[in-house]
Amino acid sequence: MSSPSPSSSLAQVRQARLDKIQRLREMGLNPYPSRASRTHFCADILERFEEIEGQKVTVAGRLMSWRKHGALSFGHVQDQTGRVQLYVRRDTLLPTDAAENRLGYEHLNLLDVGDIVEAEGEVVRTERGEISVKAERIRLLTKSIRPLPEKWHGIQDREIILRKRYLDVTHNPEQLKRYELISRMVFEVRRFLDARGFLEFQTPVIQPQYGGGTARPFTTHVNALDCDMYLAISHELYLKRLIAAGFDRVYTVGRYFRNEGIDRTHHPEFSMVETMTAYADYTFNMDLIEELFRHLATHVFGRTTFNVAGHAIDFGQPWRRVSMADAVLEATGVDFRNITSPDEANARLREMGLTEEQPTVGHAMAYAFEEKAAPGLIGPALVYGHPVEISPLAKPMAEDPRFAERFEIFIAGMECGDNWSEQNDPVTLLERWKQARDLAGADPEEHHPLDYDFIEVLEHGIPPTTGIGPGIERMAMIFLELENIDDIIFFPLMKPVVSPVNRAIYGIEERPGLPSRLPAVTLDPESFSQLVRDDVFRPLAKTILVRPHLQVWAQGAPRKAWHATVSYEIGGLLDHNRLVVTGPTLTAQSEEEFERLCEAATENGANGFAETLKEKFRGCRVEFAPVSREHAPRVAQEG
RNA sequence: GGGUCGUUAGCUCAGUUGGCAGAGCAGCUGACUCUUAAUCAGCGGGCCACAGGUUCGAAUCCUGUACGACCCA
Repeated sequence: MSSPSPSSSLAQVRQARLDKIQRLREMGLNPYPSRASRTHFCADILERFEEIEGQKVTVAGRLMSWRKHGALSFGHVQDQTGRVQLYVRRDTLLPTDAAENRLGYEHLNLLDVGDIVEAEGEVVRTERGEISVKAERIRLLTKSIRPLPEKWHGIQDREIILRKRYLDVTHNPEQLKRYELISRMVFEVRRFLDARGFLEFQTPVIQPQYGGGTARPFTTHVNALDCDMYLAISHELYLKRLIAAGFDRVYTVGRYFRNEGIDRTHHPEFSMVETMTAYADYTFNMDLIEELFRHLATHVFGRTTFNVAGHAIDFGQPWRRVSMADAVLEATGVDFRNITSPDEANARLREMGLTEEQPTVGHAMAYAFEEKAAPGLIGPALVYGHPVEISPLAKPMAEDPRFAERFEIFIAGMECGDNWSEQNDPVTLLERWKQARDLAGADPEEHHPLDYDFIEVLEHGIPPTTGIGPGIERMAMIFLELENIDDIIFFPLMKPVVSPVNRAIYGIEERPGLPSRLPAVTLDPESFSQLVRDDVFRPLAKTILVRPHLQVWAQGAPRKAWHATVSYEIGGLLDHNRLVVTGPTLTAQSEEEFERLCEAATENGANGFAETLKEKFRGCRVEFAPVSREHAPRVAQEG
């Protein structure tokens, strides 16, 4: 066998390591065994050194460094708890043994930094004073064939950190610790609620209506039911159904999906713990949320004061509780409780320098609060008693029905949660819902569709109920003192990419990409064929992909007519634009006829110019993608 | 949505006025019995993000595109 060529592009480094695997196999060793026999974690050995010095232990983990020094070698093994040094001597390491998958000293060059290894030996302190495992046996557990990032600087490129978090975390144990804390935080949320008699439930992520909040949903299609559905924007309405069923304290640690912007504090997919408590009002939740934060601070993070956006926030003290009217009075000197007309309220706003006209006294007070009082609430503070005009889903207060049984959490001037006594009067709720829909039109950020099934639940009756929904990531950002949600979410959402290096290594063929938001160049089939014959197009890839597309704009009822337009998207000829070739418009009187026409049009139409493509570009494959179909949005189902 | 910036070897980064593409780590070969960013000697490794343009000549200047970061709303 020829020695590996001395070179080091990634592909060549990888090949050198694959060659080592080959040599291991020839020696009868398994580069990917399944059995490991760790007895101690690294941190145990370091922390309990006095106790276990001289004992024989087995550690296992990733080999993070390797320093060969003639008949003596040193390295570090890293596991979930930390790193411990391996101290290896030629004269005391047992020789290679295939049955034990063991490597002797002369074969240690088959190991690489990054491999997963196991070492058995005595716990000692080296002459230089480092606590180490003096290895008698070294076993390879997993051969790594990709090099780790630079050992001193690690990964600096933010994009690679986010895309390959596992590499960043491998290099930075403090990052590993951070994600461990987030995991422990969720565990403690469960323990906290469990201790208070709450039961955890799984609620559906795929929902037929996107109720329980106002946000743009992700849409999906359930094939088995042939039905469009939505990913949960909230789990609230299902928790209330559980209350209707007779459970009095329920919660879910749920996944929430909102098809909206991504920024420092927002991510399309996130988690919340959402509770629902029967036979309690919003004051119960004011206590609950305060205790929850205090519990997490002390039990997970071991302290009560945290630096949030430059402010020292102490969760150990009782939180300030202030009515919104009092908060505004304090900040502006105006008591909106004494104001009776919108005109007067707007006059007061103008005196404060707030010029946006407000429709009601309640709106005016909320506006003044948001602009003048909220930024000063360093807190943590609980602001209660919102105007009913802006609280359609909350119950009005019995003692003053102008204000709702509702509170918001403020930490360092930021709103961190919204909670209320749930409106359980089905008639009132249905009215409010319809009003909101009429006001907002079709914007899902302003209202959500009517969920008659849920109204029916309320008609059967649910007890007085109240819930909280603190966000997992938001809480983690506060407790970990981080301002970027990407530092909390281990796998942030990013556009998929394939690096040129991986393309080469794995032999991934460059597929004609069809990103839909590129501007389109549209041609009729005759012009297109002519341009192909005139050598206007040059293929950019080995495959030219033809993707037939059906835009269905009428389907059956109410007029018993079927209409669709056919088009063909051609991938692999244009780089910065989509290339679209138009097709026929189909009209049919029955579903069977329509399906027949669709089939014929997508095949025959494509073949018309496909023949030209095949003739002209003989070196390329002309492939057909499955037909995609788009239905025009259904109009006015209701009313 | 707006602005600013980035993209050079697997990783971290240089690259002057537009003139042969550079280093460290990692890799390969060898030496070395207490190293820990080991050291020493030697050897390799590049679609300078992509596509155009200007130019005798472009990593460098111009335009566009992609991906990303930061700031603002």
